[in-house]
Amino acid sequence: MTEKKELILQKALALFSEKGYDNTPTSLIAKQAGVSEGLIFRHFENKEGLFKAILEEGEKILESYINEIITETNYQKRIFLIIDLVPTMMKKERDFWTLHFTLKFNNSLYAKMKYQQKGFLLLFNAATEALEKLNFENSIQETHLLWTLLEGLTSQLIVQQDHSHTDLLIDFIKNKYTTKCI
Amino acid sequence: MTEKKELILQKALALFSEKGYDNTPTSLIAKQAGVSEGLIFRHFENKEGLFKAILEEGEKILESYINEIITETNYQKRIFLIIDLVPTMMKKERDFWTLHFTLKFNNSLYAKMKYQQKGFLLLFNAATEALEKLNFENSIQETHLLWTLLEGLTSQLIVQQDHSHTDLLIDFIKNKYTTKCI
DNA sequence: TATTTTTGTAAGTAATTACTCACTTTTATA
DNA sequence: TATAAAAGTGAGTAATTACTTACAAAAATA
Repeated sequence: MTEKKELILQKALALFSEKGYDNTPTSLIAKQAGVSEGLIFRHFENKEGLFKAILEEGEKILESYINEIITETNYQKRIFLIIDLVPTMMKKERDFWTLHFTLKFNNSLYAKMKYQQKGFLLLFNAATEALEKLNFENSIQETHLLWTLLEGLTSQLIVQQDHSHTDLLIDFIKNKYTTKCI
Repeated sequence: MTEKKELILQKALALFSEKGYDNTPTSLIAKQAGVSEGLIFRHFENKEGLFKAILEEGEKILESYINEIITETNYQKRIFLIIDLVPTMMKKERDFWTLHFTLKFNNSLYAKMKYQQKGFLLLFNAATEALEKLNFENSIQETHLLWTLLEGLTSQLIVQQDHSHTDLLIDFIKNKYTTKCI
């Protein structure tokens, strides 16, 4: 991977997550990366190819997070890791996580790339197992609830710049999953 | 309001919610509405004007829902009405609600229109009041939690076409807010 | 009825877009 | 060192876009 190729990927990720895929011209990506526009197409064939390359990089990072979670055998800790996944990703991989989330609402783009949700299925099952072992009744339904909560949390963290309110909320949620009263 | 103007609004709303604002050319709106493209600009001045007109219509409907909720004096019923707001809007005003939600992630568009959140503030306070009266500890934090849940629910309902799983989840949530164990 | 206003159209236009191509420079390899 | 391959450029191009304008039909009003 050359330096310029890396720069294209970086700037494209930032722009796609900030302005959206459709609203980001390749000319702007090239400008911000300090390269000629043609180089984008030399390296990634077309705009969609650049987009896919970005997602593939992000998915690797996401997979490592997921692996860490599902191999955690202390079920209480595992649930906490799952709850922390969203704020952690939003702190360390904000652009990718934002892109990953908003992508869901872009039908044409989402359909094109058969986005692999294998990792999330593993995570879901790991959560269900943990909640069951922690003696939660109706663990599947509880996992759905937790998922919904984390999806809402992601949405809020994308829009808000100030995380202080959501940090409080995360502690509040964790506390509920400790007292087994969610 | 002429028949053709109404048609433009209808088709534009459907297209904006399905494909997104940026991904919907005015030429396509005109084609689907069966009018000349110029008519859009005669009636709404520009594309953004059309967009604003659509949102204003939707907000009126939303306001009536909110009014119904905040005037409900039975606090248990009020909470149920709030929980039902999302699935109700997704059934009856799907396109508007989808647009309203996904709009949050389009910075440039969202900033342009200083979207009035006065209604939602009223709703939030009404929810806090209800939870407090229903003897929930830390009612503000609980309202934040409920908000996050409803935001996640919206996100899921937009993506999923099948509502059966979320219908179950809504009952599950209602039950939790009945037994006071959320 | 005569006239003004509103509604509507069709054919433009300038700007932007993703992408190409002919070419040069750099790097790797024989 | 000679040669091939890869990296990089910059000026194009065809298509699409939001929007304009000159004009016609319909509706409202005097």
